[in-house]
Amino acid sequence: MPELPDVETFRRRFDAQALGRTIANAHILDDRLLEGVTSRRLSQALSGHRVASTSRHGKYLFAELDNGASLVLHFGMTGDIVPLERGKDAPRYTVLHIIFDDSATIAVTSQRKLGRIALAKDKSQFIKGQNLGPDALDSTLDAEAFREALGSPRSAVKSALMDQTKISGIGNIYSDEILYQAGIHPKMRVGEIGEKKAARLFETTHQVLEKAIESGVPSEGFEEKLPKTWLLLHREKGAKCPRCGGPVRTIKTGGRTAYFCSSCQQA
DNA sequence: AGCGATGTTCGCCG
DNA sequence: TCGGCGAACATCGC
Repeated sequence: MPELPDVETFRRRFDAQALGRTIANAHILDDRLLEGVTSRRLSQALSGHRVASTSRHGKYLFAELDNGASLVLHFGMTGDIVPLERGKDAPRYTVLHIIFDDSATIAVTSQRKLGRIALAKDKSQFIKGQNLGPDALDSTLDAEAFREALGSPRSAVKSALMDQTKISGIGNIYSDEILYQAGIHPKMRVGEIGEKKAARLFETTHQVLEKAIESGVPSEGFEEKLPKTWLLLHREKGAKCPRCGGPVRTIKTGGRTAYFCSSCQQA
């Protein structure tokens, strides 16, 4: 699940549980996700420090500590943030268990172990180092800057949207949703998007990502909160397009399966 | 039992 | 040089 809206939900969950609290200790249960830091050093860096703030850039979640360093979390395809009461066992697939000095704990889970856990001395330095483009909801981006950021006119718009070095935070699910809502075919070239379409793409990106956040994806019951006209809950073979009733089709692009409606989304 | 999966990265090819 | 593709990574669920 973890694309921008999901990670934003995780951030809020993390925030509610951790903000202002001091970490008593941190258990690393699987060190395969660690990048550039040893289990011992991470545990040491976290323990005794207060969580001063949380933030998000694209699909990355940062928890900044009172010493300026940040715990960096990336969730791969299957990560989650699970708040727990003290004394409760961490759930299955927990890779990092953070215990605060009062009552709360947080489990970071990763079922398929494709995520990453890192420690950044400097958040913006880390973002630069990862070559990440601006966050998809970056308030300083306008429609023109957004299209500019998508880069080469020759690339397929879906691939461009999913390229984290261009715009950060959009993955397979939400690129499909955005293009569906904007009426743009996934393989349309960036260069073929006129000014009007570009404006629509930009606005739709905001609408879709913000609505998904507002619906609390991927928390319990989010499906009922999403608009019925979304493609998201119809990503299966034989599904009907919620807008025209036609068949939802799939194509392969960028190594991923794109779901789309060939009559609502013209090439 | 095999295949595909919400992500990222790398090597290959045109 | 760029973009697209397939594989690899690790693991699980259908």
